[in-house]
Formats: sequence, C-alpha cells, structure tokens
Amino acid sequence: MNPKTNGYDSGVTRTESGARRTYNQYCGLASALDVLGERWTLLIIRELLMGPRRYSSLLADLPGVGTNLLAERLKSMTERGLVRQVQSDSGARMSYALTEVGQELRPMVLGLAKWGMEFVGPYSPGEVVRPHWGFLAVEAMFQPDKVPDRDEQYQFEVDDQVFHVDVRDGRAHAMKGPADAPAMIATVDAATFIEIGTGRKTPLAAMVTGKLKLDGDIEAVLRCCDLIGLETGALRSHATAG
Amino acid sequence: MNPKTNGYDSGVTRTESGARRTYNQYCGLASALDVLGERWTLLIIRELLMGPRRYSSLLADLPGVGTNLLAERLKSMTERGLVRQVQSDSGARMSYALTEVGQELRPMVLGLAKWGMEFVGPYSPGEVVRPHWGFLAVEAMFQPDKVPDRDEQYQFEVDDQVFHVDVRDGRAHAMKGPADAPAMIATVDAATFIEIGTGRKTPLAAMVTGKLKLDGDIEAVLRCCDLIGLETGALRSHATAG
DNA sequence: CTGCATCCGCCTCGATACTG
DNA sequence: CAGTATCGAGGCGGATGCAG
Repeated sequence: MNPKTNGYDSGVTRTESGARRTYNQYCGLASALDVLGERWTLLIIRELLMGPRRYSSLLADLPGVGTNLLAERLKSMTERGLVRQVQSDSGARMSYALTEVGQELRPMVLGLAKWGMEFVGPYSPGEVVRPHWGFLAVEAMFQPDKVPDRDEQYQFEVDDQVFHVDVRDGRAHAMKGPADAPAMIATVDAATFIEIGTGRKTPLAAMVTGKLKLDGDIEAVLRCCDLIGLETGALRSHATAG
Repeated sequence: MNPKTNGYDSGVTRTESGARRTYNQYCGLASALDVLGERWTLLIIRELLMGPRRYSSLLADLPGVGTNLLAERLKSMTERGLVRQVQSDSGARMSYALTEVGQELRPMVLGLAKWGMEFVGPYSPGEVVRPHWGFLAVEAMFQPDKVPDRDEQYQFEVDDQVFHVDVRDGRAHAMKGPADAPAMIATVDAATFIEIGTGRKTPLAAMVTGKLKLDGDIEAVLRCCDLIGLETGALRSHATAG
C-alpha cells in the first residue's frame, strides 16, 4: 500500500551493548519469535518442561549447542522471565527451572512436537536420542476424546528412565517415576519408542523384533494404545490369535 | 589428517547440494524446528494462514526478509509439503497457499501469538504493523468458555481491512470480509488494535482518544469484549453513566 | 569438576543489483 | 512481477581458558 518510505528500519534493531536481531513487527507472533525464535531456545524449553535441570545436564542432552550459546540463551531467558534459577534438591548448586510464563508454552511445544512427528524419518545411528523425550512424545500424543473410562496407570520404561500415564476421572496425565499399580508396563529403547510414536513402526512389529516388551493385561495395552493414538488392529488380532 | 576435520560435526548435517543445519535429534520437536525454526519461516506461515498470497505481497508485508531468503523459504516449504502454488483468482499468476499439513500449524501459531502478546511493548513508530495481523490476534484471543449464547456477528474495520467474528451455536469463528448483519462494528487503526489486544490500552481509553470507534448495541460490544478477553469493567460503567 | 567467557572459522542472513 | 546472484556482517558451533 504505502511506498517503501513508511519508516521502518530494515528489520534489525541494534543497541550499543547487546546487538539483538528482532523482527521489528508489532505483532504477538513476531514478539514471541523474538524471544523463542533463536536457535536452541525451544529445545532448552523442551528440556525444562520435564523439571529443573543443571547447566551441565542441559549441555549433555543438547549436543552441538556450544557452552557459550547455552549460557547466553539461559541468561536471556532468565532476563525475559521464562526461566529462573532454583536451588538444586541435592546440594547448594543451582538449577534452571521454567517460570509460570515459561510453563505456558507447554501446549504449543507439545503441539509442535506432535506436528513434527510426521517429519521424523527412520532412526539412523548418529542421531541423538534421549529417553525422556519419550515422556513428552506420550504427552503430545494424548487423544483427549480417547481417554479410557476406567482409572488405571500405564508404566513406560524407556532405557533407564521410568514414567507413567495416570488415567483418572476421564483425564490422562503423564508423570515422572513409576506407577503405584500399573495395568501395563512397556519396556523399550528410546529410538524404538520414538519410532513407534511416528507411526513408522507398529507396537506389534517392535514386539516381534524384541525391541518392545509389554507386560500386563492385553486389554489395558489396547486401551493405552488407543489413548496415545497408536494403531491397534494388528495387535488386537495377534492377541486373540495368541 | 587435519584435526579440525576429523569425524563429523555433531549438530550439522551436510549434503552435497544444499547444506542444511539440523539439530540431528530423533525427536518430534527437533524435527519440527528443523522445518520451521529458521528465521522468517513461521512469519510466512502466519501470512499464509489468512489465505493464498502472491510473492510480492509477502515481500511487502515482511520488511527485512530479503528476496532471496523468501524465495528459498518458499521453495523449502514447498518441497516439505507445507506450501503449494495455486492459481491466483485474478489472472494466470501463481500464489502460495498452505497445504493441509501447513494448516495444521494454526493452533500452535495462534498459541504462540497469544503467548507473545505479553512481550509486545507500547507501539513505537518505526515498528511494522499490518491490519490483517489483527485478524489473527482476534482468533488467538478467543476465550472458548466465553462464547455468547446468542448467534450474532461482530465486524472489525482495521485500517483498510474488514473482517468479522461469527458466533453461531456456541462457537466463534473469525472470517474475512464484512458481516451480513453485525451487532457491533469496531473501526480502529492497526497499531491501536494490537495495543488493545496486549492489554496495554483499554477499549475505553482508545475510544476517548478517538482511535477506536464502536457502533452498535452496547450489550453486543460487551459480549464481544468478553469473548476476546478484553477488560470491560470501565467500559460497562461508562456505558451506564452515558 | 561445574559454570561460564573468550576467540576463531564458517555459515546464515540481509541488502543490493540484476535478469526473464 | 517473480525471482536469482552476489557480498559484507554477524550469529553460530567448536575449542580452549579460567575462576570457584
């Protein structure tokens, strides 16, 4: 509409001390991306969504980040109120935790994680996998309209990490740690777990190759698969056949 | 062997033709960010969420992007199946439109836009504003539990753009173009509209300074404000007083 | 050892010029 | 109008330094 003389400054805003690249747009999404859009930021938030983490722990689970960049991102996120430093439970060392504002990103992060499942290819050695990412994957895959009627728990043991899904009053929640009385226990390695989540591998196929072990009531297994949107046709017929 | 080039770089995957920086993580979010995380990509999707757009139109509404980068992003998004080229309604020229996969990003984009509202400061001349961003702002601000009982329409005229909210059967939808029978018409400039959305300015304050004009039933205005989460206390008392 | 800060090479980005 | 080509600047990644 206007010619190019509408007085903007080329999309880059610069200050004396910290040069920071902003979109310079008066818009909620642009402002959100000014905060979150730089490299690694949302992955750091993904890590912190599962609880407070130490600097070195973040560094270990985000290979390639570079220590200076991680420190700079954490500082920036702290200044903007997404992250705060908290006392680590064991000792006087500090951990980083999400603030309320940071926690508000959970639904969007989960939505992006689910959306991105479609772009996850077959697992290739050399790619980084962490078992606790399966926790978020399960949370992202919840089908709100498929929550079982009965209250029960499903436990997942992914590599060395244990978490469970708690179904209660028609709602499902993902929780860290073991369940009190799991109706089903799935034991699996992290890569296979993600691979099943993407739909590239069915639970049955993973069981056949020995990558996945399922203990407990077969009906509970099927309800759990329905809850997280996994295909159960082959598994169902296999169960009745076996 | 050169010690700097031994092995492979973690975090960077390189192919012969197009070098592309990926997180190299077997995770849905990381894959999503490999697709969406580069600069300008999500802002291009924001533009396309409101309908097909021409190349030059995108360029005009994304100042600072640089033509090469816009072309490269559109090509990449087309290859990945987020975007496709469609026939423009007027003439044989091509426009860019979101595919089904691209449309699936709407809730996450709206969520981020709403979240980012908190980081939008007061409007400073020099920042870019576009009236159609108000369309997305309204969509992002919908309070699903505050949809009015009665079916009605609210029309918004932001600079030269007209859109409306259609309330029907307990659901609200944002639509392009004028309403059939609007119960309320708001006329406002784009900057003020976003400023109200962020909560930095109340509708009443904007009316007093002449930036916002509200026509129609005062009760409809109040219902509309409730629907999009705007503070109505002062407006309500002002209406009864006047 | 943890939690950063500094330095350096490279790749992405942004602006301009240019072409069909 | 719809891009492609080019080039300088700076963000990013990796290695290293250093204080507590």
